[in-house]
Amino acid sequence: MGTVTALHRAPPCLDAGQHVDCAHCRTRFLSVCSALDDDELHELSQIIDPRCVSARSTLFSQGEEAGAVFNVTEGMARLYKLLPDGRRQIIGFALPGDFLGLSLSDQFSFSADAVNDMRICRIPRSKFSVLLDEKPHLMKRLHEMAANELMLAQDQLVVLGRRSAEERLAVFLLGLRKRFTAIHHISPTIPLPMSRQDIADYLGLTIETVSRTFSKFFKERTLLNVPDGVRILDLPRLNVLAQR
Amino acid sequence: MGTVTALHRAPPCLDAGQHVDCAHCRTRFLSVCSALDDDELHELSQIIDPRCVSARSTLFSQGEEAGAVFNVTEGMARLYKLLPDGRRQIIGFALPGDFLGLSLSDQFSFSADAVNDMRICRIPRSKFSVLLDEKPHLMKRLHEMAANELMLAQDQLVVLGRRSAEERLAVFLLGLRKRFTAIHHISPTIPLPMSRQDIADYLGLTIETVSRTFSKFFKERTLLNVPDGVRILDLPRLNVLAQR
DNA sequence: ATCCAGCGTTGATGCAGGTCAATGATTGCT
DNA sequence: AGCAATCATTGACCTGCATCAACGCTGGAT
Repeated sequence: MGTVTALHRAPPCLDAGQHVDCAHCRTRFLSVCSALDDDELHELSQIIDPRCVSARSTLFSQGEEAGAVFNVTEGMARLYKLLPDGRRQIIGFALPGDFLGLSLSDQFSFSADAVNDMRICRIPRSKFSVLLDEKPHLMKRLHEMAANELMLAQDQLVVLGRRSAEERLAVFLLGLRKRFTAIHHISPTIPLPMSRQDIADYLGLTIETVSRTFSKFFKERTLLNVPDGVRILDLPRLNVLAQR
Repeated sequence: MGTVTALHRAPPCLDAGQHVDCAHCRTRFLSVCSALDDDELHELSQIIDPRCVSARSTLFSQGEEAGAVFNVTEGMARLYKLLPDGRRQIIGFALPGDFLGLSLSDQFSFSADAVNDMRICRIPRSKFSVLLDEKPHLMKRLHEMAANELMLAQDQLVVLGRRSAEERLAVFLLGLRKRFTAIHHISPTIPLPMSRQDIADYLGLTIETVSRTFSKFFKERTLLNVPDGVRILDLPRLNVLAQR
């Protein structure tokens, strides 16, 4: 029931990952981060930590000193909270272009690790704060992003509080599709790099219920099982299930 | 199961409420809003709509044009989202000092109405935006508040996704207690102005389960049933249930 | 004083999703 | 190729909470 076997104790923050050439990371950051305009991107890219990071494991843990802000440039991260008894709730997945740790509190309020091979830009908090104080428009942008995240979290409250397993999975798949098509071109196939356990912990279900619900969708030809993801066969059906 | 009988169609925003003398409202705003410092409060109080509002019903509805920002000065508001079939999820309760509609998007992403007799300050969005652009420190404060709300919402995701009915109620009561003691002095009695249905819709449960769980707490002497609220008899017990 | 509508409580029963367990499928290791 | 480890699927069974229903309490209307 949402327990996590290993990983509770994590190696110290970013030193867990391999540091790689930053030029690539900076370029990716510029091309991937659609939330900001060119000027804002340029300002930010000036203060990116040259030790960009290619990580396979833990990015940071809940309660840890928040020494930096991150931007995902490749791959996917899962953001989650753990209860003392091991129950896990995934509060979101971060895709290329997404910022992590924007809350400006001095400790991370959740943990983050890599779902697959990923790269992230690291922006030292000290420099970030200074830049924010100098550039009010960046502050405003930051607030817009936080407000957007808040809206997503509140939508997810409805999902976890009031929706059935079938509905939860439909909402999840359509939400993921929307985010992927914002990055890549439109496609009927949704990549699912995360495990069934991750999906279960995101949707407040068990791995068995997620698996059974997928099977149901496959059987009734709503979805098609393809390697590393699913293909949508009956979009209207998903939309009905997820309707708001 | 989280259905709401009436209230789906609401009278136009604030005109539903009775407009009252603003001097009182402004005074209350100044004394009640602990999130801001004196300078910030003064700046804001200059642009408060003189038509402050005493409301018993709907403040605003999801999807409505967001023409104003609000600050609760008295009473309590419930903030909620509805699914098309009537299922309701309450995403929060607003207490004196709390702002509503800070997201700066042009439409409200949730609905709000009064739990009991309440008063709110109304700050026109146009003036608010201008003030924000002039005063970066206010913008920063705003972002801090949004980030705090985001943290609360993410905590609530864990509650809805991974906790039992008993645990949910314990977390709810302790959270409410914490917020009340931040306003009033400390007290073992927690006022509960909202209905059992409201609590159920906040915790993703049914009214019957909430009632049964209260009864269990009363029977085992964890809580004492008092008029308009509950008294905590066994705080350690609640803390164990709510432990994070 | 009576009515009654709304709210809360409690009991009986049902079921969606959790738990437990067995079996494939996939991948990396030697 | 053979093996172990991890992940996904499926079946059998169980349970926590939902559903359905009855009833008591309270406060406002007449």
